[in-house]
Amino acid sequence: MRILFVEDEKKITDALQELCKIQNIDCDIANDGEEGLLFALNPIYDVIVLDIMLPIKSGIEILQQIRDQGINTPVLMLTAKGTIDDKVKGLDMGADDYLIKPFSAKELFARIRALGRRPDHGIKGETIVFEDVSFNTKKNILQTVNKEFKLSVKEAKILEMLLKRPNQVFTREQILDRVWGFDKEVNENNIEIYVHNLRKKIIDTQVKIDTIRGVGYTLGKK
Amino acid sequence: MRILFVEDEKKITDALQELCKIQNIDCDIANDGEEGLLFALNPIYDVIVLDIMLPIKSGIEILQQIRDQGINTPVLMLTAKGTIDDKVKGLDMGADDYLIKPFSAKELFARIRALGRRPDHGIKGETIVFEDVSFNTKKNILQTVNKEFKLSVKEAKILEMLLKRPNQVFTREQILDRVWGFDKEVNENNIEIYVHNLRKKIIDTQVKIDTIRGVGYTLGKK
DNA sequence: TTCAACAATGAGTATTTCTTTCATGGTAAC
DNA sequence: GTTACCATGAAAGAAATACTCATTGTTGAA
Repeated sequence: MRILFVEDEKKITDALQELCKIQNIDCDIANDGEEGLLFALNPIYDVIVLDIMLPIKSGIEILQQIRDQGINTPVLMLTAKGTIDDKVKGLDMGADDYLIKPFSAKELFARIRALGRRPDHGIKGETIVFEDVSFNTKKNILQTVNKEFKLSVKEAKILEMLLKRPNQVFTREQILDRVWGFDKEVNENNIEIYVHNLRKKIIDTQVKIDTIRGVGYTLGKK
Repeated sequence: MRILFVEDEKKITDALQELCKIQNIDCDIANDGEEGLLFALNPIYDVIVLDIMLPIKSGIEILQQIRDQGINTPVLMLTAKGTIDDKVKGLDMGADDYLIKPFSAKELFARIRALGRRPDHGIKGETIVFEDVSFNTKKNILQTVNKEFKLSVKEAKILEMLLKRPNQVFTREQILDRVWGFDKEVNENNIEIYVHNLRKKIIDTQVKIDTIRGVGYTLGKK
Protein backbone atom coordinates (compact mmCIF):
# COMPACT_ATOMS: atom_id res chain seq x y z
CA MET A 1 0.00 0.00 0.00
CA ARG A 2 1.27 3.44 -0.91
CA ILE A 3 -0.32 6.65 0.29
CA LEU A 4 0.23 10.30 -0.63
CA PHE A 5 -0.25 12.92 2.07
CA VAL A 6 -0.57 16.52 0.93
CA GLU A 7 -0.25 18.51 4.13
CA ASP A 8 1.91 21.42 5.25
CA GLU A 9 1.95 20.99 9.03
CA LYS A 10 5.14 19.24 9.91
CA LYS A 11 3.79 17.96 13.20
CA ILE A 12 1.05 16.14 11.40
CA THR A 13 3.17 14.73 8.61
CA ASP A 14 5.75 13.47 11.08
CA ALA A 15 3.10 11.59 13.00
CA LEU A 16 1.58 10.16 9.85
CA GLN A 17 4.93 9.01 8.62
CA GLU A 18 5.57 7.24 11.89
CA LEU A 19 2.18 5.56 11.84
CA CYS A 20 2.80 4.37 8.31
CA LYS A 21 6.11 2.91 9.28
CA ILE A 22 4.54 0.85 12.04
CA GLN A 23 2.01 -0.49 9.61
CA ASN A 24 4.54 -1.14 6.88
CA ILE A 25 2.86 1.26 4.49
CA ASP A 26 4.85 3.19 1.90
CA CYS A 27 4.06 6.88 1.90
CA ASP A 28 5.07 10.14 0.28
CA ILE A 29 4.59 13.61 1.70
CA ALA A 30 3.97 16.75 -0.32
CA ASN A 31 4.25 20.00 1.64
CA ASP A 32 2.36 22.40 -0.57
CA GLY A 33 -0.31 22.44 -3.21
CA GLU A 34 2.00 22.64 -6.16
CA GLU A 35 4.09 19.71 -5.10
CA GLY A 36 0.92 17.92 -4.11
CA LEU A 37 -0.54 18.23 -7.56
CA LEU A 38 2.62 16.94 -9.14
CA PHE A 39 2.66 13.89 -6.93
CA ALA A 40 -1.05 13.30 -7.16
CA LEU A 41 -1.03 13.23 -10.95
CA ASN A 42 0.95 10.05 -10.64
CA PRO A 43 -1.59 7.26 -10.45
CA ILE A 44 0.54 5.09 -8.25
CA TYR A 45 -1.23 5.66 -4.96
CA ASP A 46 -3.84 3.59 -3.25
CA VAL A 47 -5.16 6.65 -1.47
CA ILE A 48 -4.44 10.38 -1.54
CA VAL A 49 -5.03 12.43 1.59
CA LEU A 50 -5.52 16.09 0.70
CA ASP A 51 -5.58 18.98 3.10
CA ILE A 52 -7.79 21.78 1.77
CA MET A 53 -5.84 24.68 3.21
CA LEU A 54 -2.46 24.52 1.57
CA PRO A 55 0.21 26.96 0.44
CA ILE A 56 0.25 27.86 -3.28
CA LYS A 57 -2.67 25.69 -4.36
CA SER A 58 -5.68 24.47 -2.42
CA GLY A 59 -6.69 20.87 -2.02
CA ILE A 60 -9.88 21.58 -3.93
CA GLU A 61 -7.89 22.80 -6.90
CA ILE A 62 -5.68 19.75 -6.78
CA LEU A 63 -8.65 17.46 -6.65
CA GLN A 64 -10.31 19.22 -9.58
CA GLN A 65 -7.21 19.05 -11.68
CA ILE A 66 -6.39 15.43 -11.07
CA ARG A 67 -9.97 14.38 -11.76
CA ASP A 68 -9.87 16.41 -14.96
CA GLN A 69 -6.87 14.40 -15.96
CA GLY A 70 -8.70 11.17 -15.37
CA ILE A 71 -6.89 10.21 -12.20
CA ASN A 72 -9.40 8.30 -10.14
CA THR A 73 -7.30 7.45 -7.13
CA PRO A 74 -9.49 7.53 -4.01
CA VAL A 75 -9.13 10.90 -2.30
CA LEU A 76 -9.77 11.77 1.31
CA MET A 77 -10.09 15.49 2.01
CA LEU A 78 -9.04 17.11 5.26
CA THR A 79 -10.68 20.34 6.28
CA ALA A 80 -10.27 22.55 9.29
CA LYS A 81 -13.55 24.28 8.71
CA GLY A 82 -15.88 21.35 8.73
CA THR A 83 -18.72 23.29 7.26
CA ILE A 84 -21.36 21.58 5.20
CA ASP A 85 -20.28 23.81 2.39
CA ASP A 86 -16.82 22.41 2.29
CA LYS A 87 -18.02 18.88 2.57
CA VAL A 88 -20.37 19.25 -0.31
CA LYS A 89 -17.80 21.05 -2.35
CA GLY A 90 -15.27 18.31 -1.72
CA LEU A 91 -17.59 15.45 -2.45
CA ASP A 92 -19.01 17.12 -5.53
CA MET A 93 -15.55 17.51 -6.90
CA GLY A 94 -15.03 13.82 -6.66
CA ALA A 95 -13.53 13.33 -3.23
CA ASP A 96 -14.38 9.93 -1.84
CA ASP A 97 -14.39 10.85 1.80
CA TYR A 98 -13.59 13.77 4.06
CA LEU A 99 -12.48 14.29 7.62
CA ILE A 100 -12.66 17.34 9.82
CA LYS A 101 -9.59 18.65 11.55
CA PRO A 102 -8.51 18.03 14.16
CA PHE A 103 -8.94 14.37 13.34
CA SER A 104 -7.89 11.30 15.23
CA ALA A 105 -5.24 9.26 13.52
CA LYS A 106 -7.43 6.27 14.26
CA GLU A 107 -10.23 7.51 12.19
CA LEU A 108 -7.99 8.68 9.41
CA PHE A 109 -6.36 5.31 8.96
CA ALA A 110 -9.63 3.51 9.30
CA ARG A 111 -10.95 5.56 6.45
CA ILE A 112 -7.79 5.16 4.44
CA ARG A 113 -8.06 1.44 4.81
CA ALA A 114 -11.67 1.53 3.81
CA LEU A 115 -10.84 3.51 0.68
CA GLY A 116 -7.93 1.26 -0.18
CA ARG A 117 -10.16 -1.73 0.13
CA ARG A 118 -13.05 -0.72 -2.05
CA PRO A 119 -14.82 -3.64 -3.61
CA ASP A 120 -13.73 -2.86 -7.14
CA HIS A 121 -10.29 -4.14 -6.23
CA GLY A 122 -11.03 -7.66 -5.06
CA ILE A 123 -9.20 -7.09 -1.81
CA LYS A 124 -10.17 -9.23 1.15
CA GLY A 125 -8.31 -8.21 4.24
CA GLU A 126 -4.66 -8.66 3.51
CA THR A 127 -4.98 -10.68 0.34
CA ILE A 128 -5.87 -9.61 -3.16
CA VAL A 129 -7.76 -12.03 -5.33
CA PHE A 130 -8.03 -11.87 -9.09
CA GLU A 131 -9.27 -14.73 -11.20
CA ASP A 132 -7.42 -17.82 -10.07
CA VAL A 133 -4.54 -16.18 -8.27
CA SER A 134 -4.37 -14.68 -4.83
CA PHE A 135 -1.65 -12.65 -3.28
CA ASN A 136 -1.05 -12.24 0.42
CA THR A 137 0.37 -8.77 0.88
CA LYS A 138 1.59 -9.46 4.39
CA LYS A 139 3.56 -12.58 3.66
CA ASN A 140 4.30 -11.73 0.05
CA ILE A 141 3.05 -15.11 -1.02
CA LEU A 142 1.51 -15.63 -4.43
CA GLN A 143 -0.93 -18.50 -4.58
CA THR A 144 -1.87 -20.04 -7.89
CA VAL A 145 -3.90 -23.09 -8.75
CA ASN A 146 -1.16 -25.55 -8.12
CA LYS A 147 1.69 -23.64 -6.63
CA GLU A 148 2.75 -21.16 -4.07
CA PHE A 149 5.54 -18.68 -4.55
CA LYS A 150 7.37 -16.61 -2.01
CA LEU A 151 8.02 -13.32 -3.74
CA SER A 152 10.87 -10.95 -3.11
CA VAL A 153 10.07 -7.46 -1.92
CA LYS A 154 10.38 -5.89 -5.36
CA GLU A 155 8.46 -8.62 -7.10
CA ALA A 156 5.75 -8.28 -4.50
CA LYS A 157 5.44 -4.54 -4.89
CA ILE A 158 5.11 -4.75 -8.63
CA LEU A 159 2.59 -7.52 -8.48
CA GLU A 160 0.53 -5.71 -5.87
CA MET A 161 0.47 -2.60 -8.01
CA LEU A 162 -0.70 -4.40 -11.11
CA LEU A 163 -3.08 -6.70 -9.29
CA LYS A 164 -4.88 -3.90 -7.49
CA ARG A 165 -5.96 -2.34 -10.75
CA PRO A 166 -6.36 -4.95 -13.40
CA ASN A 167 -6.49 -3.58 -16.93
CA GLN A 168 -5.00 -0.29 -15.93
CA VAL A 169 -1.84 0.48 -17.85
CA PHE A 170 1.08 1.56 -15.75
CA THR A 171 4.02 3.29 -17.34
CA ARG A 172 7.52 2.23 -16.52
CA GLU A 173 8.05 5.51 -14.76
CA GLN A 174 5.02 4.95 -12.57
CA ILE A 175 6.28 1.55 -11.64
CA LEU A 176 9.70 2.97 -10.81
CA ASP A 177 8.10 5.67 -8.68
CA ARG A 178 5.95 3.29 -6.74
CA VAL A 179 8.31 0.39 -6.34
CA TRP A 180 11.70 2.06 -6.06
CA GLY A 181 10.52 5.47 -4.86
CA PHE A 182 11.15 8.86 -6.37
CA ASP A 183 14.46 10.24 -7.55
CA LYS A 184 16.04 6.84 -7.62
CA GLU A 185 18.36 6.15 -10.52
CA VAL A 186 17.30 2.70 -11.52
CA ASN A 187 17.71 0.99 -14.82
CA GLU A 188 14.31 0.36 -16.36
CA ASN A 189 15.52 -3.02 -17.44
CA ASN A 190 14.94 -4.10 -13.86
CA ILE A 191 11.24 -3.78 -14.37
CA GLU A 192 11.45 -6.05 -17.38
CA ILE A 193 13.28 -8.62 -15.34
CA TYR A 194 10.75 -8.61 -12.55
CA VAL A 195 7.85 -8.71 -14.96
CA HIS A 196 9.56 -11.62 -16.63
CA ASN A 197 9.88 -13.41 -13.30
CA LEU A 198 6.27 -12.76 -12.46
CA ARG A 199 5.12 -13.99 -15.83
CA LYS A 200 6.92 -17.26 -15.31
CA LYS A 201 5.10 -17.67 -12.02
CA ILE A 202 1.62 -17.01 -13.35
CA ILE A 203 2.15 -18.88 -16.57
CA ASP A 204 -0.51 -21.49 -15.99
CA THR A 205 -3.12 -19.28 -14.44
CA GLN A 206 -5.91 -17.24 -16.00
CA VAL A 207 -3.92 -14.07 -15.40
CA LYS A 208 -1.45 -12.43 -17.73
CA ILE A 209 0.74 -9.37 -17.84
CA ASP A 210 0.67 -7.57 -21.19
CA THR A 211 3.33 -5.29 -22.55
CA ILE A 212 2.04 -2.04 -23.97
CA ARG A 213 4.85 -1.17 -26.29
CA GLY A 214 6.23 2.29 -25.71
CA VAL A 215 4.18 2.70 -22.58
CA GLY A 216 4.35 0.07 -19.92
CA TYR A 217 2.50 -2.93 -18.56
CA THR A 218 -0.96 -4.01 -17.60
CA LEU A 219 -2.36 -7.06 -15.88
CA GLY A 220 -5.53 -8.74 -16.99
CA LYS A 221 -7.47 -11.91 -17.64
CA LYS A 222 -6.27 -14.22 -20.36
CA MET B 1 2.62 -12.69 28.77
CA ARG B 2 2.88 -9.02 27.95
CA ILE B 3 0.28 -6.44 28.91
CA LEU B 4 -0.23 -2.82 27.94
CA PHE B 5 -1.79 -0.50 30.50
CA VAL B 6 -3.11 2.80 29.21
CA GLU B 7 -3.76 4.80 32.36
CA ASP B 8 -2.80 8.26 33.54
CA GLU B 9 -3.00 7.91 37.32
CA LYS B 10 0.49 7.31 38.50
CA LYS B 11 -0.67 5.69 41.73
CA ILE B 12 -2.47 3.04 39.76
CA THR B 13 0.23 2.40 37.20
CA ASP B 14 2.86 2.08 39.89
CA ALA B 15 0.80 -0.52 41.66
CA LEU B 16 0.09 -2.42 38.45
CA GLN B 17 3.72 -2.43 37.49
CA GLU B 18 4.64 -3.84 40.86
CA LEU B 19 1.98 -6.51 40.65
CA CYS B 20 3.17 -7.53 37.20
CA LYS B 21 6.69 -7.80 38.39
CA ILE B 22 5.65 -10.14 41.18
CA GLN B 23 3.77 -12.31 38.74
CA ASN B 24 6.55 -12.27 36.21
CA ILE B 25 4.43 -10.55 33.59
CA ASP B 26 5.99 -8.12 31.13
CA CYS B 27 4.16 -4.85 30.93
CA ASP B 28 4.26 -1.42 29.34
CA ILE B 29 2.57 1.71 30.57
CA ALA B 30 1.19 4.50 28.40
CA ASN B 31 0.21 7.65 30.25
CA ASP B 32 -2.11 9.30 27.80
CA GLY B 33 -4.35 8.44 24.92
CA GLU B 34 -1.98 9.40 22.19
CA GLU B 35 0.86 7.33 23.53
CA GLY B 36 -1.60 4.58 24.28
CA LEU B 37 -2.71 4.40 20.69
CA LEU B 38 0.83 4.19 19.41
CA PHE B 39 1.64 1.36 21.77
CA ALA B 40 -1.63 -0.41 21.17
CA LEU B 41 -1.15 -0.48 17.41
CA ASN B 42 1.75 -2.80 17.99
CA PRO B 43 0.24 -6.26 17.97
CA ILE B 44 2.60 -7.65 20.56
CA TYR B 45 0.35 -7.65 23.58
CA ASP B 46 -1.69 -10.44 25.06
CA VAL B 47 -4.05 -8.01 26.69
CA ILE B 48 -4.55 -4.24 26.61
CA VAL B 49 -6.06 -2.54 29.63
CA LEU B 50 -7.62 0.76 28.62
CA ASP B 51 -8.83 3.46 30.90
CA ILE B 52 -11.68 5.37 29.30
CA MET B 53 -10.92 8.77 30.76
CA LEU B 54 -7.55 9.72 29.43
CA PRO B 55 -5.71 12.90 28.45
CA ILE B 56 -5.61 13.74 24.73
CA LYS B 57 -7.54 10.74 23.47
CA SER B 58 -10.14 8.60 25.18
CA GLY B 59 -9.96 4.87 25.63
CA ILE B 60 -12.99 4.48 23.44
CA GLU B 61 -11.25 6.26 20.62
CA ILE B 62 -8.17 4.11 21.03
CA LEU B 63 -10.27 0.98 20.98
CA GLN B 64 -12.16 2.07 17.91
CA GLN B 65 -9.01 2.92 16.10
CA ILE B 66 -7.09 -0.22 16.82
CA ARG B 67 -10.06 -2.38 15.87
CA ASP B 68 -10.39 -0.46 12.64
CA GLN B 69 -6.80 -1.32 11.92
CA GLY B 70 -7.44 -4.97 12.39
CA ILE B 71 -5.68 -5.27 15.74
CA ASN B 72 -7.64 -7.85 17.63
CA THR B 73 -5.73 -7.94 20.86
CA PRO B 74 -8.15 -8.56 23.75
CA VAL B 75 -9.05 -5.28 25.43
CA LEU B 76 -10.26 -4.70 28.95
CA MET B 77 -11.83 -1.30 29.54
CA LEU B 78 -11.62 0.53 32.84
CA THR B 79 -14.27 3.07 33.67
CA ALA B 80 -14.85 5.24 36.67
CA LYS B 81 -18.44 5.82 35.80
CA GLY B 82 -19.71 2.30 35.75
CA THR B 83 -22.86 3.23 33.95
CA ILE B 84 -24.62 0.78 31.70
CA ASP B 85 -24.02 3.20 28.93
CA ASP B 86 -20.29 2.96 29.19
CA LYS B 87 -20.34 -0.77 29.43
CA VAL B 88 -22.37 -1.14 26.34
CA LYS B 89 -20.34 1.42 24.50
CA GLY B 90 -17.12 -0.35 25.34
CA LEU B 91 -18.35 -3.80 24.49
CA ASP B 92 -19.99 -2.65 21.28
CA MET B 93 -16.77 -1.13 20.13
CA GLY B 94 -15.06 -4.44 20.47
CA ALA B 95 -13.86 -4.42 24.04
CA ASP B 96 -13.74 -7.90 25.46
CA ASP B 97 -14.37 -7.07 29.07
CA TYR B 98 -14.73 -4.09 31.36
CA LEU B 99 -14.14 -3.28 34.98
CA ILE B 100 -15.50 -0.48 37.14
CA LYS B 101 -13.14 1.70 39.09
CA PRO B 102 -12.17 1.35 41.83
CA PHE B 103 -11.37 -2.25 41.14
CA SER B 104 -9.56 -4.88 43.13
CA ALA B 105 -6.23 -5.88 41.72
CA LYS B 106 -7.17 -9.48 42.22
CA GLU B 107 -10.19 -9.18 40.01
CA LEU B 108 -8.30 -7.22 37.39
CA PHE B 109 -5.64 -9.87 37.04
CA ALA B 110 -8.17 -12.65 37.09
CA ARG B 111 -9.89 -11.05 34.14
CA ILE B 112 -6.60 -10.36 32.39
CA ARG B 113 -5.67 -13.99 32.69
CA ALA B 114 -9.07 -14.99 31.38
CA LEU B 115 -8.67 -12.78 28.34
CA GLY B 116 -5.15 -13.96 27.69
CA ARG B 117 -6.43 -17.48 27.62
CA ARG B 118 -9.29 -17.17 25.17
CA PRO B 119 -10.02 -20.25 23.13
CA ASP B 120 -9.26 -18.72 19.77
CA HIS B 121 -5.59 -19.06 20.51
CA GLY B 122 -5.45 -22.70 21.40
CA ILE B 123 -4.57 -21.78 24.93
CA LYS B 124 -5.63 -24.17 27.65
CA GLY B 125 -4.76 -22.89 31.07
CA GLU B 126 -1.11 -22.14 31.03
CA THR B 127 -0.17 -24.13 27.99
CA ILE B 128 -0.54 -23.27 24.35
CA VAL B 129 -1.26 -26.06 21.91
CA PHE B 130 -0.74 -25.87 18.18
CA GLU B 131 -0.73 -28.91 15.97
CA ASP B 132 1.55 -31.44 17.58
CA VAL B 133 3.46 -29.17 19.90
CA SER B 134 2.48 -27.75 23.21
CA PHE B 135 4.19 -25.15 25.25
CA ASN B 136 3.85 -24.59 28.95
CA THR B 137 4.24 -20.87 29.52
CA LYS B 138 4.81 -21.22 33.22
CA LYS B 139 7.53 -23.81 33.11
CA ASN B 140 8.84 -22.82 29.69
CA ILE B 141 8.69 -26.39 28.57
CA LEU B 142 8.15 -27.21 24.94
CA GLN B 143 6.59 -30.59 24.35
CA THR B 144 6.84 -32.25 20.97
CA VAL B 145 5.92 -35.71 19.79
CA ASN B 146 8.98 -37.38 21.07
CA LYS B 147 10.81 -34.86 23.09
CA GLU B 148 10.61 -32.25 25.73
CA PHE B 149 12.73 -29.13 25.85
CA LYS B 150 13.30 -26.72 28.65
CA LEU B 151 13.55 -23.35 26.95
CA SER B 152 15.52 -20.36 28.08
CA VAL B 153 13.63 -17.20 28.95
CA LYS B 154 14.25 -15.49 25.63
CA GLU B 155 13.55 -18.58 23.58
CA ALA B 156 10.34 -19.02 25.49
CA LYS B 157 9.18 -15.46 24.95
CA ILE B 158 9.74 -15.65 21.23
CA LEU B 159 8.04 -19.01 20.91
CA GLU B 160 5.09 -17.84 22.98
CA MET B 161 4.68 -14.79 20.80
CA LEU B 162 4.70 -16.75 17.57
CA LEU B 163 2.67 -19.63 18.89
CA LYS B 164 -0.14 -17.47 20.20
CA ARG B 165 -0.88 -16.12 16.77
CA PRO B 166 -0.03 -18.66 14.12
CA ASN B 167 0.23 -17.26 10.59
CA GLN B 168 0.58 -13.71 11.77
CA VAL B 169 3.74 -12.10 10.51
CA PHE B 170 5.81 -10.39 13.17
CA THR B 171 8.48 -7.91 12.22
CA ARG B 172 11.87 -8.04 13.85
CA GLU B 173 11.07 -4.78 15.54
CA GLN B 174 7.92 -6.20 17.06
CA ILE B 175 9.83 -9.17 18.35
CA LEU B 176 12.47 -6.91 19.86
CA ASP B 177 9.77 -4.79 21.45
CA ARG B 178 8.01 -7.70 22.99
CA VAL B 179 10.90 -9.89 23.99
CA TRP B 180 13.56 -7.39 24.93
CA GLY B 181 11.32 -4.41 25.67
CA PHE B 182 11.29 -0.97 24.14
CA ASP B 183 14.26 1.27 23.59
CA LYS B 184 16.67 -1.56 24.16
CA GLU B 185 19.67 -1.58 21.91
CA VAL B 186 19.84 -5.20 21.01
CA ASN B 187 21.41 -6.73 17.98
CA GLU B 188 18.70 -8.15 15.74
CA ASN B 189 21.04 -11.01 15.16
CA ASN B 190 19.90 -12.36 18.48
CA ILE B 191 16.46 -12.98 17.10
CA GLU B 192 17.99 -15.05 14.34
CA ILE B 193 19.91 -17.07 16.88
CA TYR B 194 16.85 -17.87 18.92
CA VAL B 195 14.74 -18.62 15.88
CA HIS B 196 17.46 -20.95 14.77
CA ASN B 197 17.45 -22.70 18.12
CA LEU B 198 13.70 -23.01 18.08
CA ARG B 199 13.68 -24.40 14.58
CA LYS B 200 16.06 -27.12 15.60
CA LYS B 201 13.72 -28.08 18.40
CA ILE B 202 10.59 -28.27 16.30
CA ILE B 203 12.29 -29.85 13.34
CA ASP B 204 10.31 -33.07 13.41
CA THR B 205 6.95 -31.64 14.30
CA GLN B 206 4.14 -30.35 12.10
CA VAL B 207 5.08 -26.80 13.01
CA LYS B 208 7.47 -24.54 11.20
CA ILE B 209 8.78 -21.02 11.49
CA ASP B 210 8.94 -19.23 8.15
CA THR B 211 11.16 -16.33 7.31
CA ILE B 212 9.41 -13.56 5.44
CA ARG B 213 12.40 -11.93 3.86
CA GLY B 214 12.52 -8.21 4.42
CA VAL B 215 9.73 -8.42 6.95
CA GLY B 216 10.07 -10.89 9.77
CA TYR B 217 8.91 -14.31 10.90
CA THR B 218 5.71 -16.26 11.11
CA LEU B 219 4.82 -19.61 12.63
CA GLY B 220 2.52 -22.02 10.93
CA LYS B 221 1.66 -25.58 10.00
CA LYS B 222 4.02 -27.45 7.72
C1' DT C 1 31.19 -17.74 48.64
C1' DT C 2 32.72 -20.28 45.00
C1' DC C 3 32.20 -22.99 41.23
C1' DA C 4 29.76 -25.08 37.51
C1' DA C 5 26.33 -24.82 34.28
C1' DC C 6 23.71 -22.43 31.51
C1' DA C 7 22.01 -18.15 29.19
C1' DA C 8 22.70 -13.89 26.74
C1' DT C 9 25.09 -11.28 23.69
C1' DG C 10 28.38 -9.39 20.20
C1' DA C 11 31.39 -10.23 16.52
C1' DG C 12 32.42 -12.45 12.73
C1' DT C 13 31.83 -15.75 8.88
C1' DA C 14 29.06 -18.45 5.80
C1' DT C 15 25.23 -18.97 3.10
C1' DT C 16 21.28 -17.85 0.78
C1' DT C 17 18.52 -14.86 -1.68
C1' DC C 18 17.69 -10.61 -3.96
C1' DT C 19 18.99 -6.89 -6.93
C1' DT C 20 21.24 -5.03 -10.56
C1' DT C 21 24.20 -4.96 -14.60
C1' DC C 22 25.53 -6.62 -18.86
C1' DA C 23 25.30 -8.92 -23.18
C1' DT C 24 22.64 -10.81 -26.66
C1' DG C 25 18.73 -12.03 -29.34
C1' DG C 26 13.91 -11.22 -30.54
C1' DT C 27 9.93 -8.54 -32.11
C1' DA C 28 6.86 -4.88 -33.47
C1' DA C 29 6.51 -0.65 -35.96
C1' DC C 30 7.81 2.26 -39.40
C1' DG D 1 15.11 -3.96 -43.48
C1' DT D 2 16.16 -0.88 -40.11
C1' DT D 3 15.38 0.93 -35.82
C1' DA D 4 13.76 1.27 -31.35
C1' DC D 5 12.05 -1.21 -27.85
C1' DC D 6 11.57 -5.41 -25.17
C1' DA D 7 12.78 -10.27 -23.48
C1' DT D 8 15.90 -13.28 -21.65
C1' DG D 9 19.85 -15.60 -19.49
C1' DA D 10 23.96 -15.35 -17.02
C1' DA D 11 26.50 -13.52 -13.67
C1' DA D 12 28.41 -9.85 -10.65
C1' DG D 13 27.27 -7.26 -6.65
C1' DA D 14 24.63 -6.27 -2.58
C1' DA D 15 21.82 -7.36 1.14
C1' DA D 16 19.47 -10.23 4.35
C1' DT D 17 19.62 -14.11 7.06
C1' DA D 18 21.79 -18.33 9.20
C1' DC D 19 25.09 -20.12 11.87
C1' DT D 20 29.45 -20.46 14.87
C1' DC D 21 32.13 -19.14 18.40
C1' DA D 22 34.14 -16.55 22.18
C1' DT D 23 33.12 -13.65 25.96
C1' DT D 24 30.43 -12.08 29.57
C1' DG D 25 26.64 -12.38 32.73
C1' DT D 26 23.46 -15.08 35.82
C1' DT D 27 21.85 -18.57 38.63
C1' DG D 28 21.76 -22.12 41.72
C1' DA D 29 23.87 -25.87 44.17
C1' DA D 30 27.52 -27.32 47.06
